Amino acid sequence: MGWELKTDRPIYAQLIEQIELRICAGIYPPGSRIPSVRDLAQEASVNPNTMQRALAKLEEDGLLYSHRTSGRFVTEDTEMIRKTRNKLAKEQVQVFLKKMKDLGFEYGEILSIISDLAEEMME
Amino acid sequence: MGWELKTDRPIYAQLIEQIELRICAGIYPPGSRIPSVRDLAQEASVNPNTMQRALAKLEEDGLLYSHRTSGRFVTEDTEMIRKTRNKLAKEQVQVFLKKMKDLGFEYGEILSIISDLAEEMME
DNA sequence: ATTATTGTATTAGGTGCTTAATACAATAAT
DNA sequence: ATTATTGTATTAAGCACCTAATACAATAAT
Repeated sequence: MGWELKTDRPIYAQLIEQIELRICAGIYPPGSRIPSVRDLAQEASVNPNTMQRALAKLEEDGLLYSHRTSGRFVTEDTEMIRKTRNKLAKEQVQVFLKKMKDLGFEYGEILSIISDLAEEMME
Repeated sequence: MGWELKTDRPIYAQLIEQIELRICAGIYPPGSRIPSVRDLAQEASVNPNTMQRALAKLEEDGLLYSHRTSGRFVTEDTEMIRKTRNKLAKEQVQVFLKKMKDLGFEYGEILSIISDLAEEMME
């Protein structure tokens, strides 16, 4: 999963979401060290300041912590990660259902559209 | 459906989406006149320039057209509206499924979460 | 001890978005 | 004819975001 940054939203916000996602998906496992600010910034082709801003927010939330010179690490609190994952999933579903409802789709229609598109996407 | 504007994305982009949504949902019916730029701006509590920007984009797309002094109207092309609605729905589903997949959810799990939350949301 | 790497902080400049304040042009309403 | 309303355009200011260029502090590595 590469860094997918669009221009229609603040980059730092997108970085927060994508790093959060990597933690929840286990790409950055609990307790593991993540790359340095500068390395991550280069990976994502953004300014180190922008990456630092995103990391500081995740640290504030408790998903990351830093050791002054040895680097930054994912929390060992797997329960917090699990809750975060569930919270994100619930938000996704709610936003999705609201938009579909606003577009005038019924519950049954939504399920059939999903099943149509899910095959090509969920492998 | 009031104007729900968040601060994490450009306002004009959100206005485009919400007006598009109103057209697709039939709140602004085909051929009908929509409120003036100034009135819409006041409704949404935004600057007239910002509203104008959104309307200009929808006009460029063909969903709206304007008569110099009598106002702005929704296209009579119901086929275009139908296609737009389907395009938006497909996009929503794809974005949703991708995010859920990235979070590590299987197809079956997604369906069960939806059915859990759908009751309280869909009517 | 010295060096390199880490997180962190500061300053300056550029860009896009939004608002505010006008103004103009066209035409519907009176 | 005059007035009011419509879409449209212009200019200036403020703000948030992003980048660039540094610099500092702490400590792991040598």
